[in-house]
Amino acid sequence: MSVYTPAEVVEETGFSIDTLRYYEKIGLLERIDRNAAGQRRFSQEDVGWLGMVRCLRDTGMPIATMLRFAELVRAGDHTIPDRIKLLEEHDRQVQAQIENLAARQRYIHTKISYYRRVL
Amino acid sequence: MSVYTPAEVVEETGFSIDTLRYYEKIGLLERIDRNAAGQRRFSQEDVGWLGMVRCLRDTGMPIATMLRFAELVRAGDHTIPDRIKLLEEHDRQVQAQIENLAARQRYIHTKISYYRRVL
DNA sequence: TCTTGACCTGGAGCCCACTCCAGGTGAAAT
DNA sequence: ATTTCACCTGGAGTGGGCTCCAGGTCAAGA
Repeated sequence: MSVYTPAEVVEETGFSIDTLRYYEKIGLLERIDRNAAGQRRFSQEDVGWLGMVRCLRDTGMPIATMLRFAELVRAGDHTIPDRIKLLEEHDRQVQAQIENLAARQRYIHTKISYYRRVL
Repeated sequence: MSVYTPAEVVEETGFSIDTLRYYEKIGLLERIDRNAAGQRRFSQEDVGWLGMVRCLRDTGMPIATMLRFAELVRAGDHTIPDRIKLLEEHDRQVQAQIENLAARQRYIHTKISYYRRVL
């Protein structure tokens, strides 16, 4: 059972310690275990969940939606169909983002070419 | 010389009128012409520039950077090499965004598959 | 002519997602 | 033993990018 100090989790996940505390405060992270001195000791599971959070956050999912997902996860296995639905919906949004970015990028390329031609 | 009312520009560009006013206030839009009553009348050029702004904004360029680009445009043709540099740098960031999203999307797909398997 | 509606200004307010701070405790290294 | 350092809490503050509001002016259709 590996256990991580806050500093290790910061290193591992790229979230700042303030962000980790914030995520715990709002319930995106379930109450993290404490040692005798009251300092956080993250479990392997916590770190794994933070990997998921990182993925969702970096693909633009709002915290409110991540919170809904977190609640589904906590509610147990019977919510797996709902989790799939939520992730599929998110996947569509990510796909749309990618396509949108690609289209905008073509516009940027056109603009750059234009600038090159008028030089 | 076509001229657009605020409502037409909202329709055309998808920016809200408040956003248009805000962009003018901060200098992302050059002072827009007014009619006798003081109401904005946007030129074809303004609308074209807003198309560029839309593209840059939707690809995540911060307003501060758009402002630098706007200043280059205003400064005249001798800034074209600098504009190319700025757009190329932005293009790299857009490319990185796309690649990052694609990688995260693969993670999401993995997760969905996993959930499907445990069902 | 009247009314409705588009538009104006300056400035305050809002939302999101953190980020920072003060004041304090415990642990670890010298 | 002492110093340094990681960490704690509650709560205030920040930054980006709008968005809304009050109070007012013109304009265009019925």
